[in-house]
Amino acid sequence: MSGDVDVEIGLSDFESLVIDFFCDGVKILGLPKSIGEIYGLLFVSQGALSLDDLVDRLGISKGSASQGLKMLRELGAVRASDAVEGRKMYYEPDVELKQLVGGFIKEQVRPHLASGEGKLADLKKMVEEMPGDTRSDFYAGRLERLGRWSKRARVVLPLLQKFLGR
Amino acid sequence: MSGDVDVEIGLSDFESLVIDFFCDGVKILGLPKSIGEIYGLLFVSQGALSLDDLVDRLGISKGSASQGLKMLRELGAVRASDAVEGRKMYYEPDVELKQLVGGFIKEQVRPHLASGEGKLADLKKMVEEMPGDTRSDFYAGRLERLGRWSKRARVVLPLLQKFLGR
DNA sequence: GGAAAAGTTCAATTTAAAATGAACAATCTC
DNA sequence: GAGATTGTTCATTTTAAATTGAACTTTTCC
Repeated sequence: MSGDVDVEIGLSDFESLVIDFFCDGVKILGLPKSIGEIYGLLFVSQGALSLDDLVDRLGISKGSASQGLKMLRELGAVRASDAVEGRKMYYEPDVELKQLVGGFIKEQVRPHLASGEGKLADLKKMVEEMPGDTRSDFYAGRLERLGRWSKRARVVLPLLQKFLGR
Repeated sequence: MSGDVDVEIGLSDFESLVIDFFCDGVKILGLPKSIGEIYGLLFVSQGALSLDDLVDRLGISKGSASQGLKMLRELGAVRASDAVEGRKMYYEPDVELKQLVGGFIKEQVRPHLASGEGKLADLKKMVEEMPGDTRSDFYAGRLERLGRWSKRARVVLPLLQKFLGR
């Protein structure tokens, strides 16, 4: 189709700075820079963008854009807009902090927390199965402490979400 | 001096697993693995360890151990024990979650937050100086939102610390 | 049906971050 | 104060992670 709206190419100073802002942000969270670029451009754009828009304006590869969008959708930070031309999809950011934090916690934090709790259980078994080891009391104390940390995290995360939502 | 206490070499299965646990933990926080190894070994050791102990038992370089200890001290996660032999220092972990979280927030989170606020201020100036740009209203709205996020973070962090401390 | 367009996947490459280790500075010991 | 011991620094190397781009699948449109 040739009814294309004029697509700006390159980024204005303002857009670049906003994108920069988000690149810094995602770096703290341990996410790749491209995630920050994509979300940043969507955030600063009035209207949904297609994958090709992201590729053209950010100067990144189609692969990066596709993978980045995938992760952002999984995080719930980006959703497909209802504007669809044929097969072409358009994407827009979710700009509610509550959703963003919730998605991050659900996708990035909870899985690690869960695997940590699994390891903790293994460790507790190991200590129980230690013969009359002089260190086992010390070890048990340490593991108890780790258990408390983990519990604390499980309590704090929902509170955090609640606090950030409104 | 040859009054050395016998130093175990290598790591027991139990110790390795605890260290693993912490390596995972620091990875979420975006800190290098060696930080997790060092803190993990200190955490699982009954009694302070010297830099050379860390090098020998973890099999890491002196440089890594030195840098890692430095960062851990800055984070307030490790402190010098009062047991000092001559020039040799011994280190022990701070095992209070409150301290650990507080140190991380102070050293890793707040600086980023501060620089983010600086960038936000720049962006606001840019929008104000935009001529009769049609997008300036949209931009102003977006920046307002970012400002609210930043404010929310400034409120939540102290609460988080309070909640984790007891 | 077939050419064009859109999107995904993944092996290969690039890039950024962390670890190394050798040189150095500081401190202790005799 | 000479030699040994402890710890730091930083240029180089290594390692892990992110990005690329080409091959491929799916869908659309005539």
